[in-house]
Amino acid sequence: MSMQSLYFARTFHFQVEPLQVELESLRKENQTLRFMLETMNIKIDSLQQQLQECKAQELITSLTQCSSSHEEDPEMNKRARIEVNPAQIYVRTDPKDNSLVVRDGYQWRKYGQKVTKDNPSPRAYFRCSMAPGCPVKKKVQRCVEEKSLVVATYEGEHNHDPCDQWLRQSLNSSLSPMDTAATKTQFPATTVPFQQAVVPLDLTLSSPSQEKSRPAEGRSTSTNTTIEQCLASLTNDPSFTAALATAVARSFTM
DNA sequence: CGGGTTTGACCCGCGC
DNA sequence: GCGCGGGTCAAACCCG
Repeated sequence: MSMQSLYFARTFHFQVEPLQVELESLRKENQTLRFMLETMNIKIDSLQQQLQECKAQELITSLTQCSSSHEEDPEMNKRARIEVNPAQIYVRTDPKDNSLVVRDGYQWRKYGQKVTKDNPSPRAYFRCSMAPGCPVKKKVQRCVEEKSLVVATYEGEHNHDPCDQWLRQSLNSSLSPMDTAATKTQFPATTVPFQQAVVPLDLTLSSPSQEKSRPAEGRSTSTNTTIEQCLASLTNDPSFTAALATAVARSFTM
């Protein structure tokens, strides 16, 4: 090896290696920022969905209050009372979507449809088809007052567990209800039962298991204010905005 | 071809 | 007994 080549080798060693190290650290930083960006996108989806569910819940509350205010009038009571029984869930869907599909973690087989007297929207009848001999049935019908609301009434108890994929998705509750239709379960992107509407905001990139171990109580009431506080603190933080902008710009060039 | 959906027919309970 | 309305059946159809 000549003196010249030795010189180049040493130059390479002293100049390129630090650059490689820096490149590696930048790569890692980039990876972290991209992950944060993805997480934030997911959270935004969840928040939008939660907002929709809150509006639907408000509507149901007002309907229930309306029905109880008519209790002194027996005739009115007979016609207008709205039963809110535990086997009923209200689901907000796209009013233009006539599918009458409710995602609840089970697989259903439709066996009938009927137009009822008190509601122009047809009522669909489903039987659970996830396990042979499962006695559970459900009726699904659009709410008369609010076309975007679907009422699902359940009868009986399942003799099996919900499908695995649904369970995984439910446990990983930070994710929005996705339509990765790997199974034939009814999971459109626009609907979610109220039981699942509470989505914790967590920007700490915690794992689902950590999330699961947190106490569930009081989450729904405090979530809204927490969300606002988090959003405000994030948007008011210039360094965060700059980092986010950089991350977005980098993601475009990669 | 198997499984799901559609839809008209049928069954059954209830009120008159 | 009759009519009405909700629930179910099952043949035809559709779709992957």
